[in-house]
Amino acid sequence: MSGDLAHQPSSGSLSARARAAVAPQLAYLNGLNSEQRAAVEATEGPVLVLAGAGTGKTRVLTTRIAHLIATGKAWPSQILAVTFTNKAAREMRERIGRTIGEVAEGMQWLGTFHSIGTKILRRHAELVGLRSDFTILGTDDQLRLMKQVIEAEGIDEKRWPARQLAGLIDSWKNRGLGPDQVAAGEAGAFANGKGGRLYRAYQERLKVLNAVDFGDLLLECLGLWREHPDILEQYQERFRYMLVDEYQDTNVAQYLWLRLLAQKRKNLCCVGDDDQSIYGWRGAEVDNILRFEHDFPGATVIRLERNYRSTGHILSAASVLIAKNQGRLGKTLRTEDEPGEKVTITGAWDSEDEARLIGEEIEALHAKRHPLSEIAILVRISAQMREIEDRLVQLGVPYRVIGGPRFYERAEIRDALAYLRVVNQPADDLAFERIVNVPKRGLGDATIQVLHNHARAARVPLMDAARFLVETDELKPKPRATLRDLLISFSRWSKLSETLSQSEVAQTVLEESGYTDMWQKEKSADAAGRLENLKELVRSMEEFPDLQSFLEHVSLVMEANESDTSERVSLMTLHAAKGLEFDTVFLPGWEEGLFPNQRALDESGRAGLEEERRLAHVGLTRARRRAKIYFASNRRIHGLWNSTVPSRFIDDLPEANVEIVEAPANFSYGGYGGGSRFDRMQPFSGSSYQTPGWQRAQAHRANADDGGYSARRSGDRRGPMMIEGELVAKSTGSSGFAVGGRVLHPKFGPGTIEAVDGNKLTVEFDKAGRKMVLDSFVEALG
DNA sequence: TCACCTTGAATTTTT
DNA sequence: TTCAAGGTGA
Repeated sequence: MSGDLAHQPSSGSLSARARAAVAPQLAYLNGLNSEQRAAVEATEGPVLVLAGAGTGKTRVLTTRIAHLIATGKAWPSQILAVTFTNKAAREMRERIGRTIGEVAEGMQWLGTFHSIGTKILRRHAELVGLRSDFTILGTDDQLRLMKQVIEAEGIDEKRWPARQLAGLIDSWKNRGLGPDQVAAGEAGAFANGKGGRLYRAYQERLKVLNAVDFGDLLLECLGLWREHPDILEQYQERFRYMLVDEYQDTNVAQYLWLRLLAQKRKNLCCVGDDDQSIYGWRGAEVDNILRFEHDFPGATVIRLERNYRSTGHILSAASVLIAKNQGRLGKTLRTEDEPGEKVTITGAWDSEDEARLIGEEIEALHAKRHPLSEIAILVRISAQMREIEDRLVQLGVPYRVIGGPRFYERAEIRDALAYLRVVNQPADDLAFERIVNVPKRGLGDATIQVLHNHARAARVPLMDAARFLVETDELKPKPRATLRDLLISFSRWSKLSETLSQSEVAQTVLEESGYTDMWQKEKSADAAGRLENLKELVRSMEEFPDLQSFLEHVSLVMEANESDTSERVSLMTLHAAKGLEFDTVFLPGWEEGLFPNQRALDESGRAGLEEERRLAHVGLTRARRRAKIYFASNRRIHGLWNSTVPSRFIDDLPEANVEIVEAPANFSYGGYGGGSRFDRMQPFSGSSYQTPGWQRAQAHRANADDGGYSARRSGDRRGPMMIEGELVAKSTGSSGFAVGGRVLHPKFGPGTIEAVDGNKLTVEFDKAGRKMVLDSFVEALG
């Protein structure tokens, strides 16, 4: 605990000074307010910390851990600290390290529910019918397996899709239910009563494959502990203190998992905020937090209500809004900060208009030196992003989309991993099947079917079936030869992995299998990005001692490198925004049907509405100084224009804290770049901005009439930066651009040419900095 | 086996 | 509208 001493709050209060004098070794407590401090010091027995948005939740959690260690109540290895995401776990580890020094290294039990579950399960795998090197299946493997199970039962997969079964099984596992515990009526709802049987068959297949899915990582622990109380006891003994982050997001399985572990010592501290529970739809039980005192009698409940993030108006608005919810424990956030700016509400004619207004507002803020990285646009559904992105592109405002598909969910990564899995573990049927014909090598459905039949009959893995079949003449000569080659390759690669490093093996496998070639030949816009991802994958492998541990890591915690701290506006869904904060937050789409979302209302009634309202609360509380709500009167839903009504959440806001903003007249002004030019091309754009239909007609016309500019514009809007690379190799010959010339780029705005290399220009953009772009994407400025 | 067409569906998403 | 998945014909 050296580093933080220098950091001590300069608080000169008497109590602080007295405290420091009495217990100088507890210096880390000094920066805490009284509730936070109480939460840190209440080490014994069950504790629920209700931590509102921006009240220093993470600080309490990390300080509490530091406190447990510093006071000698527990060794780092005796503390169990669980989070939901790897990111949260990583941040917590870093912060503990900063508070008390390297001791955080000893915290082997700080991680996500799933990573800790994996760790426990690997130790006792044989007791639940697995080997300790079991594979963790991703969503796509899961679906493939379920499809097989469904077909094996002779059920029409089109009538009863694997997706749906996956959803059901997932929800059962979320509730801690194994195949024998699902209520017959519920299980019977799928495939005319066969749901339960399919679930059981799926679990059996998993065991045969020595694999688990995400849900099993917890469920199998529960089973293990139930069957082997002695093992449960070992863990109960070990974990003297337990801490849980984001408790409102736990599902039933996680709750049971925690309860079993905490039964003995009862030193369980859960930190959460019922008002930020927004994952009910994927199994989170707000009830877990609402019932805490009931489930853990004698629990201490501590409320953190002092908010250190937002200004007064924003905080009151959010508080009044969330107070409309019935099912909550109740907290009142308060701040000592100034009232600041009121929350603004702006009505737009339609969603395009809304995007335009937001864009203008961002430009205005930017002109006043508001950093773009401190601006976020939070939407309810991803479909809203499209129009906003278009607008930002036109204005040349750099932005980044947060969320979206994870690195290891990408097809090329899963393919590459499948190759490595087979090298590592030839019996991995799901992986084998995934890549047997990727790239296309003529081993189609017919061949796979033969392999499957034989494998099933002989009860051997596909790889063994293949070995056998290439020696017979059951297969046609061509596939037979191809398959033999593939088998030879795999044995060669397996041998290589004994001598070469795992990244060298990966490199070799990807090249020799023709996988990289496949993407190199592919001409689609994202091929280059995929190759880049593959390179990244190989690069990241170097950090691991061997292939095995790399594969282990990747299935659970691999994520994309998000080290991009550049000056960009952030665009994301409200869900993705939880835990983040920005100076200025734009909240578009506050309309009935969209937000609250109709589907949530239809499916979950009042509970759904309340979760939507919590989402609104999360959105508002992301803002430090400015929250700007928008609604449009017309929005296109599935391609059809609908007129819409402002969200009821707008009416939930207190008048004293909001300001209704008159939308400026509907014509485009000022600005530079694509936006204004484009608008100027629309005749009568002021007065005729009346009907969506008219607008669509205009958009079509603009596209048709102005072959050059807007066609290029729409081509540009997909795939953010790929224009910079070599992938658009079509040379346009001599470019006619010269160093020093001024150009206009639809995304980056105006700039000055610094260098010309064939059709590639290096341009110093006025706002976006230096970029290399293709000449076909810019226009010369007079 | 691939290119093209029809069809249907279309919140939120971590591990 | 836009996407993906499945089906069809060459």
